Amino acid sequence: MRFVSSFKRGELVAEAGSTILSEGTHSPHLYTVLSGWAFRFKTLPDGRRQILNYLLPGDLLGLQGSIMGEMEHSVEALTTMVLCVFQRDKLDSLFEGHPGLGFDVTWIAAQEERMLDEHLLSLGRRTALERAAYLLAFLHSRAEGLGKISDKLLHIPVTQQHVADTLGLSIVHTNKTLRKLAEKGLIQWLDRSCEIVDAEGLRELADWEKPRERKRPLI
Amino acid sequence: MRFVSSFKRGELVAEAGSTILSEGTHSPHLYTVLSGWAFRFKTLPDGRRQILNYLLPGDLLGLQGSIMGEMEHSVEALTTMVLCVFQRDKLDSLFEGHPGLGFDVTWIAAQEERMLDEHLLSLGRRTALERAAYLLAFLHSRAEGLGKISDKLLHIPVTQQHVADTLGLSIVHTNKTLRKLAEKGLIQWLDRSCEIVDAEGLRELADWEKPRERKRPLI
DNA sequence: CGCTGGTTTGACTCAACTCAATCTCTGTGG
DNA sequence: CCACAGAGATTGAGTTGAGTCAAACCAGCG
Repeated sequence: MRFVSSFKRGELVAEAGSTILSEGTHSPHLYTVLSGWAFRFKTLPDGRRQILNYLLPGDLLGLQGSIMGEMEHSVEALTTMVLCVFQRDKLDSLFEGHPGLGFDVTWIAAQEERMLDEHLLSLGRRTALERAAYLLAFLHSRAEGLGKISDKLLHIPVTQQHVADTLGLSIVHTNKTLRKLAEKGLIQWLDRSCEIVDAEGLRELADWEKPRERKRPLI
Repeated sequence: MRFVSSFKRGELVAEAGSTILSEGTHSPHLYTVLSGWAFRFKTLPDGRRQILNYLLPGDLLGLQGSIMGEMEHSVEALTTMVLCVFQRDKLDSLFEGHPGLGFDVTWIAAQEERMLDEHLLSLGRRTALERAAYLLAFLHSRAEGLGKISDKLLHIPVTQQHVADTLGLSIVHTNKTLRKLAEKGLIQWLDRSCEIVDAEGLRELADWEKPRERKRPLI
């Protein structure tokens, strides 16, 4: 991890299930995920929830709040997490003093945009089964990119409610859809987590290609 | 518009309907929209298309390609457009030499991310009628932010096929949905364009709040 | 031992899709 | 000047994917 002397730094540990940032809030911080899983989401006034994306080690958290003042989404931890804390008001001085890091922040933002584009394609144009396959393949691919997998199977720490809120489906239908994936031998559902059995099979079903590995900047 | 001496510059005029960037392509350019409307989209191998977002004056186009090498989506013009052309390989030197501009690029990227978040919420959790209302209110709000509206009504230059591909619906159902909005007196459908009659009513129906106006950097 | 949160299942309903025609422009060639 | 072709918009009929409701199941835990 690079050292940025002009930043005040600290670490934050968040429990699974805890809310790290809330929509409508002005957080003075910007975070980098050091370990653990989380997700970003928005809710409609009547309570309908949509998960926007997942956060894994290396991801930035709270950039929007830093740039636009107010958070437009919330973030909740799926597992225990360790975060690296930055002062958000120092962001422009980072661009001044460390243009390379400024570029890296933009790189990460562009990366996030690419993921959101794929999620949109999925929500808009894939069937429920394809969507589920895509989501799990996507999460598998992200974890793989972090070297978290090695030879053993990946366990994704989500409930079916999380999957439903990501795919834009009801829990009941999500359950039936995941069951189909399990029957095809692609996944196995465990107690509040999903084991990826055949990532390649999921990708094929969703007609999705794993993105090429890119050098990820470490901030 | 700010002048950036270290960049080679030029202007590009694109016809309505022309493809400006293609998925899978390596474009040597990065653009800024000076005038006109366009949209970004992705397609599944079997042809299903999803529109990701719309581009209006002030938006960046091709940042992903600049940062990640290959375009992951395509861009097509809805009207005649004028674009300002930059050399993409100069991007990191921009961060070096003009940190303020580097920050602005990140600002624009964060803004785009915010819009995609809202689209995701819409696709995942809103009904067809709410989705259509949201989309039109959103486009109205964007045009309004550019001062394009004044006292007269806004005409959005899209076909029902575009709306369908944005909302993730079939054309037939999109047609029936737009008809309902017209019957409520919120819009009027014209020849390949939509006139916004009651933007506030659309926002209410979608339960969506217009984002606060933010100072937009001009690159 | 009885909660509670998460998962499963079945029955019924409804929103959205497909198929198939029709209609209306607009531009074009004879 | 008219006929025809093609793109976009409409409409109706029948089908189906996904939602709702409701009940049951299951494991961990105070």
